[in-house]
Amino acid sequence: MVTSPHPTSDSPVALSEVRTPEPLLSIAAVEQETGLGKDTLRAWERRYGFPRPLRDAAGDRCYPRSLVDRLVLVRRALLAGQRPGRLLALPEPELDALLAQLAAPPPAPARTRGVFEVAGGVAALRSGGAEALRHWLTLGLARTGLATFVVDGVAPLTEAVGEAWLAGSIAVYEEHLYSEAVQSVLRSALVPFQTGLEARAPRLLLTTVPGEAHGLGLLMAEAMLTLQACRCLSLGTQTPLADIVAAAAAHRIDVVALSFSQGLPDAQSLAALAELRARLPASVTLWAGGGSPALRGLRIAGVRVLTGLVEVGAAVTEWRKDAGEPAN
Amino acid sequence: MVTSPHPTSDSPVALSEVRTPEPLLSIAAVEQETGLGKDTLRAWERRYGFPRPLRDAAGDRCYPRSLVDRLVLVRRALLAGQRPGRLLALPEPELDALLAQLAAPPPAPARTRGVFEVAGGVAALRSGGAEALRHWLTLGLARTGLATFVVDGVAPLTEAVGEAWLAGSIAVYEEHLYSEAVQSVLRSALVPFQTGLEARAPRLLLTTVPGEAHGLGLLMAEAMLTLQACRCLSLGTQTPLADIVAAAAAHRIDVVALSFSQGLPDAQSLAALAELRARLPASVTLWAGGGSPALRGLRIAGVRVLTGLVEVGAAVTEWRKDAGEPAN
DNA sequence: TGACGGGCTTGTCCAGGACAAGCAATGAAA
DNA sequence: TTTCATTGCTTGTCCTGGACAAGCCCGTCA
Repeated sequence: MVTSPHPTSDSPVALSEVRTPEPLLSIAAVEQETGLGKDTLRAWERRYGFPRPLRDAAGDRCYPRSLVDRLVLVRRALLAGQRPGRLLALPEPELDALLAQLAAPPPAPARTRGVFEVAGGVAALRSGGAEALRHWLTLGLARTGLATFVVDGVAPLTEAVGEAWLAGSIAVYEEHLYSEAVQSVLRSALVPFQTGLEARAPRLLLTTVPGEAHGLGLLMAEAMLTLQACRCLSLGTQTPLADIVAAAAAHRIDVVALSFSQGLPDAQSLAALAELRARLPASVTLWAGGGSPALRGLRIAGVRVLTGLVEVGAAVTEWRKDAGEPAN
Repeated sequence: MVTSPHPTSDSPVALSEVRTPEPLLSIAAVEQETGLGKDTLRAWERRYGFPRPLRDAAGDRCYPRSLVDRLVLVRRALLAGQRPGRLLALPEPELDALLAQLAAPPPAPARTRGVFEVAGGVAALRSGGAEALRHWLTLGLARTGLATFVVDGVAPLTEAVGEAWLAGSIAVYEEHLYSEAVQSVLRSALVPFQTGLEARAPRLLLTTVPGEAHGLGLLMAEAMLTLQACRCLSLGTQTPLADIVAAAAAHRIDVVALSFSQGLPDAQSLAALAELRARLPASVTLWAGGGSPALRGLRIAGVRVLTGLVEVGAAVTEWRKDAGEPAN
């Protein structure tokens, strides 16, 4: 708490220097902002000499903002397939050059799905912001109906937005904006259906496991399921496994549906899925969907993998058929 | 990958033993499910001998499910004001007795705010689940209008739900359910206002800092602001600071509004607030609201603390007055 | 061409130590 | 007796340096 020597008040120091003494972040803050674990950050520093943060009086690491910004780019490069050894061993100037190149937005490939021009959605997001995007979404919904809107509009657009972020042509905040807009439109569209379901409609519980923060897939699934006259109980993202089990019991759930995005480490997805399967009674069906590579070709007894949103319809039909006979 | 000796297929082993070999969680999984950091878990084990997990072949900690469940209760006891030294030094039987007592739901205190009987909302959540709660909310909204609904209905109910969770009378999944129901109702209520705003309406950006996962406060604020004819850009929760700054610049934001819940450590809230203030141009106003104790009596130049949702109206009025004269 | 195996890469875990901020309990002053 | 300051303990988080297993790369062999 020792104050550093105070500049005399009459010295002509630039205001910006006085007011922003280059904010320094602790390693915990860097972990939160970059998504890179503390252990990983320390291991990189030990092995590659990058990142090399400052140290405070207590010897703790202090990351300048500029370094954190570069780390964000490094993380994106890794997610895009680069390997740490190649990237981080580079001398800093070359690394910076590579990252700068990465930050330059290459044009996104055009893509069309049915009547939807996905590029139009991305363009609306980038130029007009939230309102233009909401308008684009609302129009699409009105034009094609909910099911087609979700399958051919929202789903590919979500994928395109994710790719655009990876490619650097979209800022993180624009992805947040996108998520909010989709939630606004989809949730409103679902309200009319959320009442007056018949008593023997299948009861589904939708959520994601701890660590999986992406919830749009869940919302899309909820839309498809609601159209199939299912009773959906959505818990949002990151429900602890114990609570998924508790909720399934308390609400006499028939099917627990989980969403796994690409970001989640495969081992984590599989462990969670296996444990849930073990802890849920056999009478509860388990569905897993989403873009996670861990699901591709997965065969766990009692877990059904949904390879796409369109498969939801078939799955519900099958479940109804199966449940028709052995139901007590 | 060495397989353990396989039991002969004819041995009469109980099915439950074969199918559920007591799932074991890694320390990382425990961190995610309990919210207790890896370092904290190891320090407790070293100092108090609790929790004492198993070890796998590699010497890594393996937490049985039962232990994780107890850790969740411990965490709740800590949040309720208990001190680790007292709690964890106890021999296990006593600890379990104390935790069991904690898990017993004491009756929640009744509370009324205006025409709202908050207890009714909690009761709807506990007995009827999502549908009953949604019904309760929809009725309230229709009866009193959006502003009163938010201030006297949703806000105190959210607080009550949080307290009920702390007291153990509500499960985590019920809190998730509550959050979903409120989002559904509030987001739908906002849709009609999200278009056709005049050009000189103040532009606000709403979000939370990394680490702050609670978004209901944000949604309530958005409702109040929308009623004040403000143009709200909500980014959802946990936007990296760099992206808040970028979004503010890109959308010519007038006011950045942040929500801080009770859970967030004070130091983290203050650091984030200070850094944001330093990085945003002076022309952008910064508002901070929410239940965090860190905000009580806080005085940072250029940061306005909103002590409650009702203060939003006054803040907007003042901002309009201030902006009227020096605006260019 | 395609399958296999050795070796390197890399994220995550471990132990044990250190420290600073916060809380509690003591003692001094009003 | 009450109030305030000081001291000492508590406790979360950070440190270093080492270890290891899963996964990827690449060369070899069929």
